[in-house]
Formats: sequence, structure tokens, C-alpha cells
Amino acid sequence: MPKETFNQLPPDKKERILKAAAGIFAERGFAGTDVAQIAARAGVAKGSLYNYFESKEDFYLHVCRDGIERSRAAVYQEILPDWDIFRQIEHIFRRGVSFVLSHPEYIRLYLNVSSAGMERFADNLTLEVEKHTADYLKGLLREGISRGTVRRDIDVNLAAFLINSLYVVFVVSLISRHFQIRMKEYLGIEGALNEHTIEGSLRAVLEMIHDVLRPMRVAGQNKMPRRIDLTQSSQGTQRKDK
Amino acid sequence: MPKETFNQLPPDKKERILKAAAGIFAERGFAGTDVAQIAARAGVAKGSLYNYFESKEDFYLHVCRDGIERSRAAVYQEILPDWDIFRQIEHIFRRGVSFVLSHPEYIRLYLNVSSAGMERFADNLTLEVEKHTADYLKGLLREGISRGTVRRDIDVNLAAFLINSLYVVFVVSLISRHFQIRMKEYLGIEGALNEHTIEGSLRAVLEMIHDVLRPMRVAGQNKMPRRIDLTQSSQGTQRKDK
Amino acid sequence: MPKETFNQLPPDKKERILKAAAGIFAERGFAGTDVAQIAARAGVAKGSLYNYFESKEDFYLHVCRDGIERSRAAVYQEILPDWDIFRQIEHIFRRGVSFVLSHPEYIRLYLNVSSAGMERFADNLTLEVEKHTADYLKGLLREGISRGTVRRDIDVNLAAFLINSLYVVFVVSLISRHFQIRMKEYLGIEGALNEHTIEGSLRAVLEMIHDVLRPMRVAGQNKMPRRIDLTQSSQGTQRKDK
Amino acid sequence: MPKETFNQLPPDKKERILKAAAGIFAERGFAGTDVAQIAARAGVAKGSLYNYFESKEDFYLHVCRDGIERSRAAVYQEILPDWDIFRQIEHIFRRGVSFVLSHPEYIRLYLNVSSAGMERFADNLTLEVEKHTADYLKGLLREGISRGTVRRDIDVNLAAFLINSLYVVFVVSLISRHFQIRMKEYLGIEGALNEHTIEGSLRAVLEMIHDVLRPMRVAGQNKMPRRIDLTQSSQGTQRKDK
DNA sequence: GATGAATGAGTGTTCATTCAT
DNA sequence: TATGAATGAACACTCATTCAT
Repeated sequence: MPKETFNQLPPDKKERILKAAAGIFAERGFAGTDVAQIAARAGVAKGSLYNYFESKEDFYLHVCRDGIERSRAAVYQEILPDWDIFRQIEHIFRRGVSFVLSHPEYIRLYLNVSSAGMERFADNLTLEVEKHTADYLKGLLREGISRGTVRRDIDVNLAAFLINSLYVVFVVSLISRHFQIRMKEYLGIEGALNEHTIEGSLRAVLEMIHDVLRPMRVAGQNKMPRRIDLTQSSQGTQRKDK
Repeated sequence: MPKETFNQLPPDKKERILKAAAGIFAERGFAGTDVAQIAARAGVAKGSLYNYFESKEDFYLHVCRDGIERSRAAVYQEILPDWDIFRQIEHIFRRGVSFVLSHPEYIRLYLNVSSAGMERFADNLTLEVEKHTADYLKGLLREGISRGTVRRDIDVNLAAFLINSLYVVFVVSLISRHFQIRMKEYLGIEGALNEHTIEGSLRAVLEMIHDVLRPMRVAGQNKMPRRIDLTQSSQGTQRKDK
Repeated sequence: MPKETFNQLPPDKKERILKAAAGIFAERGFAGTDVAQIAARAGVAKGSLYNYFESKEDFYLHVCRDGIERSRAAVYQEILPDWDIFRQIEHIFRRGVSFVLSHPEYIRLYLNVSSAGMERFADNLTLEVEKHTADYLKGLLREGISRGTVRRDIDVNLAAFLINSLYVVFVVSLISRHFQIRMKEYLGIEGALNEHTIEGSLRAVLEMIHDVLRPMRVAGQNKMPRRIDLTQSSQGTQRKDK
Repeated sequence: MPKETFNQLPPDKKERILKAAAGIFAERGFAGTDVAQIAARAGVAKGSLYNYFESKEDFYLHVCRDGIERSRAAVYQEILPDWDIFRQIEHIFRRGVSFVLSHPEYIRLYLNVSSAGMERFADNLTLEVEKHTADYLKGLLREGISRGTVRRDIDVNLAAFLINSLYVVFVVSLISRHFQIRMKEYLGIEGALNEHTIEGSLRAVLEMIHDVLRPMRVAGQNKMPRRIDLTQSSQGTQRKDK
């Protein structure tokens, strides 16, 4: 809930402030951020920020909410409703990865909210993020069941939870030092992450989801290669099921 | 790397200090913790802590390392080497859940290391935690493959990564406000988490792992119930595959 | 010395601003007052106040001067020049009490000027308030002496000082938390001040002044009751000496 | 309620801090004082003051309480219980004046508590100061009545209130710019206050109290000169009534 | 003239670290 | 070695004043 003053600002100034804040809050965390640093990076006076927001906390909340909206817009746009669940999920995962790589600050803000001392932010923000995704995934699953593309006997809630869990771990591994080190250790990656490694593990995750959701799994019918071919184009997967 | 003086302390004093520190660091995060509060809770002088550790950062590192050891001891003990991979994984998950519920502070410390501004801790700690688990899981998988209990065509690294990812999300949902709200939203839980809900989702996660690892998946052979029966004993799953 | 613009304002706007300022300055003191609060209460923009006054200090001075005038008008009006000194003093005291009860903000402003850090205001304002009263009282006393209603051997300056001192303590006890607690403690009053207690102590003060000023004090001639009868009408005193 | 730390300080350091604080709080008022200024004058670090006191407010309260004790000790010591009320009152007034002249900061603190925005301090402090004096004066008056040195028909509470009111105005006129300007205007004093003028008005006040309290007031028996002789020694008055 | 956003110096308070005892 | 007082840099937030519109 920023003050009115903030909404009356010229859009480019709002943007400058939000960018600066998202960047610094994401880099240093809420407690580690000095409001003056944001002001400096945004090119405004520290006092001005207090004309826009009630407090550092209010500011942080707004920056997070703004990040949630941006993420959502980036991830869910361009989905066509007639796509089947697998194509939609893949789209969401790919868009998510892409958005996270170009705007890592927002997912950092998301992850920060899960750490100690941030409970009051979780109380305000978590449902705003999670409810939308949860409902969306559950909708997809139910539709998939009725269309016959998803196993009948699946527990929709649990399946949605597991799919999103994989998503969360995956994108978080792209931006958190801790989760990135972890992922590299697991996958035996040395040096920086690159498109290939990301693509490879992304496809493995999607395949895992496939395995779990597909209704018929007769021996020999599993057409997705188990050993991921990292050289394959990123377009490959979604065509597989056609 | 605590100073020598710390190791020369009477064990109960060391324990008091480590408990107090783990509790407070976990509750408030590194930045949010006042060293004086730890000293007060531990019943020692603030100055004494600086006789034991070089700095707050050094202190935090040691508390985390200690937590890693405790977690490991709790989770990996009592595993018999002749158990198959599924039984071992279930054991690890159950022990993990149990340890986290009784000592939430250590997993909180783990999660905190993933947030912004904690990169220097991740650089020091993450491999220490993850390498062990990664190696262990990969070993299990390789053994499972050679024994024929795990599909041949699986990518060991990716599989280990995914299994551990599910573990991480699961235990983190037990202790982080954010992840707990999220899990409840997905699973439609109202009120506090209880044994039943935890058991139910735990079994779903284990089943998902089964689905992905099992070599043969002929229609009709899937014996695990899809719709989890929460009234079933927690011992049920591991016997299923015998 | 407000700027010209202030005087050109519509009277009701001036009034709104002066009322708001007197109220807030009186409640919170000069240092404790945020100019924005006054602007908000007056319904004008903060910047406008700086069109009307040079500075917060200038504003405060003007508000005080305005208060002085209002007080004076309220207290000294309706006095008939042929009244004797006792009747005039009683009139002044009663009017003062009455004005203070209905407009406590002005006497608060007066009292505030006596506290630490307000010396520059005292330098500007004190004489403006005090000289008038001092001259008036001294005039009354001299006239009383020449008329024979006041003792010849009295020191006019000292007598005026003492009379006004009693007045000041009295009215200040009606509006300052400190002085009110003090008065209640002395007079054994519990709960809020009310008309009776105020009337009682007012009459005691007036009587004290009588005692000191009266020329003849022969044993047995003192007709005013020592123990104040609170049920007596407030008109009683001034007729006593006729 | 300072913290224990403060009481464990070496006495000279406590004294330095209390002196610095009393001086600066008295000069600039509570709101106008920067804690850092006190620290600088006392020669300690700003942070240290927060080892001694919970907050600026707590600090201020303690400084005031300390001032109350000092004032009381200075004013009430050396009174012999067999002195009659007039001698005791004179002693108190003279000691008070003397203490105020040598330690104006304490009475400034007292006066500040009466101004706007200081109500919370008044709630804590006023009774602590006033109750003692009120009880003492009332005791004197009752004893005077029973001894026959004070008029039977006087209202003890009111008389105590008026005596103390004169005292308050008098001492406050010695230290507050506002009240000093006022006193000079009334008494026609130009330049700085000096012993003579103070002595003169002090004796007038004492005489006024005499007039009001004495049981017999036969014309011609009033031996105190009405026109105060400012050249008289300050010891004169109390001998007059013997 | 009226407005209210912009500014940045100023202030109460915290806390990691040091060090005298 | 244990203690806890001392330190001062750091930081959230305020507010008198300015000034562009």
C-alpha cells in the first residue's frame, strides 16, 4: 500500500525506484538493505521514499507485490487455453526460467520471504503468489483428468504441490548461491550454468512430471529418452506427446 | 573454525551455547540476531563468545556446521546397508521429517543460507551439506541400477537431484512460514499441520519417486494406491515392493 | 510579522489557520509541532503557510501575539472605570478563568514560552503581555491609594507583581498537567476540577489579595469568612466590602 | 529507573553524566536535546548512555528525579523543628533561592515539565515533588494553628497552596527568561537581577505570607516596613518578629 | 497565490567488537 | 579465562524549508 504520492509519479521514475529497490532488496535482503542505498541508486532523496511509502516494510511489500505481478504476467501470458496440460506446464516452466534468468531479483525476493525473521512478509505475500498457481495447476489437472490425458486416480492437490515444488526448486537453483551450488554438485556441473545444463535438467523435470501424470504406462511405450540429450533443441519436448 | 578455547569448554557449556545460538540464529536470521541475546540465553557473557569465535560470522558458521552434523547423524543412522534404495530413501525421508519436527532450528539455518546476503555462508557450507547427500543418493541409485531395482536408462545425477529436491521442499514446508502456508494452500489444509497430513503428503512424494525410478511399469502393476489412505500405518509403504 | 499575503486572506481562512496553529502549538509545543499537521488541520497546503509566514518561528510568534490580543480583549472588556480596585481585580480574575477554560490553548502558549529553549520567543513576546497588565495593575493600585481603598505604605510594584503572580499560578493550574496535579494535591481534590473547587480557590486568592491591600486591619473587622463557603454565589465577594 | 550499569559507575562519572544531562536538558528542553550532546559534554560515548538508561525519556526522568532530591536536600536541611512556621518558611524560601541561583538547571527541569508535550513526565514526576512540600507546609500550618501563631480560621490546604504558589513564581523568575523579564517589568528593574532586588522582593513575599497567616492584625502592630529597604541585610527579616 | 512533492540534515537507538579488570 | 562496560558506526525515520507546476 504505497501512498498516493507514489502512484502519481511519472512512470519512468516509479520504474527507476522499483527497479532499484527490487535489485537492492534482492541482493542484500530486507534487513541488510539501507534505504539510503536504494534512494541513491534510484537517484532520489531518501526522504522522498518516505513520501511514497509508510515505512521500509511497506516499501518492501510493495516491491514484492510488484514482482509477483511481473512474474505472473511474464509466465502466464501467451498460453492458449486449448493446449493440453503437458504443453501448458512446459510453457510455464520455460517462461519461468526465462523470466528468472532475465530478472533474477524477483525470485530472490520470493525466496527471501521464506527465511527467518520474514514471517510477517510471508503472512502478507505468500498466499498472493501461491494461490494463483495452485488454482491454475489444479484446474489443469482436473481438466487433464476429464480429457483423459491425466491419470484418473491421481490426487489433484498432491500432484499440483509436487509439480510446483519441482518448479520452485528449479528456478530457485538459478538465482540462489546456495541452491545453485547444490544443483551443480548434484548434476556434476563445473563452471557457470549455461543453457545446455539448464535445458537438460529442465527436460528431466518435465519428464518426471510426465511419468507421474500419464495414465497409461505400458512397458516399452515410454517414448521420451531417459538419458537426456542435451544437444537437442529446447523445442523438442512439447512435440513429443502429439 | 572456533578458537581453541571453545573446544576446551566443558561439554555442557558448549552444548548450552550451541543450542542457544542455533535457536536464536534460526528464529531471527543472521542479520536479525543480536549476539548479546545468544549470550543471555546461553548464560554466558557476551565477551566470552568472542573468546570462542573470531566473529559473529565465524560463530554462525560453526553453529551451522554443528547443525549439519546433527542432522546427518539423526537421518543416516540405523540404515542397514542391505536395504534396497526405496527402503533407504523412505527411511531418510521419515527420519528427516522426524528430526526437523523435533529440531526445526537446524533446517531453518539451512534454509536461511539460501537467502540474499548469505552467499558467503553458502560458499562455506553448502557443499558440506549437499555433497554427502548427493554422493549417497547417487550411490544408492547406481547400486539400484546394478541390482535391477532401478531403471537402467535413468540419469543418476538428475534422479538424485530430483529426489533431494522433493525432500528439501518437503522438510522446508514444515518449518518455514512461507513454505508452510504454501503447502497448506496446495493441499487444502486448514489449521495446523498434523501427523496425518504430513504422512499423506510424505507418502505421495515417496510414491512419485517410485514411479520415476521403477524399471517396469506395466499397466495394472502399480500397486501403490493413488489416492492416499491416511488411516494406513506409516509402515505400509516400504513393504509394498517386497 | 506575517507576510502581506496572510493579511489579504479571507478572514475565515485566517481564522482557520490561527485556530489550527494555536491548538497544535499549544498541545505539542513549538519543537513538537510538525507544520504539516497544522496545515492539515487548517485545510491548507503546507507550502501555503510559508507564503504567509517567514518560518515556523515567525508563525509561532504571530499565533502567540494573536492569542495575547484575544486574551486581553476577553479579560479587560466590560470593565467600568469607576469600579474600585477590588471589583476590577475580581472581574479580571473571573474573566481570565473563564477565558482560559474556554480557550486553554492561548494560556498554554503563554506557559510554553517560559520553558527551556524558548528564550528567543520570550524576548519577543513577554513584554508584550506583561507590560500591559503590569501597568494596569499599578494604575489600579495607585488610584486605590489615592482613593484610600488601598494601604498607603504599600510598594506598588511589588503588590502588582504578587497579585499577578497569584493570577498566573491560578490560571496555569487550569491548563497545565503539571500545575493541575500540583493544585489538586494541595487542595485535596480527587477527580476532575469542577466549578466548585475552582470557585473556592479563586475566592481564597482574592481574599488573600484583600488582606494584603486593605488599609485598615483592626482586629474583629475582618468580615470575610476565612473558611470559604463553596455554596455561596460567585457574586458575593465583591459586595462584601461595600 | 536507570539500568544497574549506571549505579555501578564510579561516582565521579555518574556525577559528570548527571551534571551534563541536567545542564543540557535544562538549557534546551527534552525535545531540543540531542543525546549526543550530553554524551559529548560528559565525555562518554553516546552508546554508553544507552547502557545506563533505557531511553532518552528514561534518562530525562532520572535526571529530574535526581534534581528533585538535590533540591530537597538543599532546601530542607538544617531546619530545626522547634522553629516557628514563619522562620521555617523564610528558611525554605531563602535556601530555595540560594539553591536555584547556584543550580538553576534543576528548577528549569521542573518548569519544563509544566509545558506542552511533557504531560507524561508530569504524570511521573509532579507528585514526587509536590506531595512532600504540600505535606510539609500543611503540617507547619496545623502546628502553627495549634500553637496560636497562625489564625484559627484559615483553610490549611488553600494557605499551603498560596504559599507555595508564591514560592514557585519567585524561584521561577530567577531562571526562566520569560518569568525574569516579567518580574523585572513589574519591579521596574533594569539590567541584571542582583542580590538587592532579589532580597527586596523576597521579603515582600514573606511579608505577604505573614499578613495572611497572622492571627492578630491590629492597626499599628505591623512592624515590618511596607516599603522594603533594599539595603537591609538578608538576615534581617527573621529577627523582626521575635 | 496555492500546492504538495523533493530534499537532506538531524536524531534516537542498536549492536558487533574491543578491552580493562 | 570470563566478564560486561565502552565504543561509534550505522540506520530508520522526521520535518523545516524550497520550488516547480
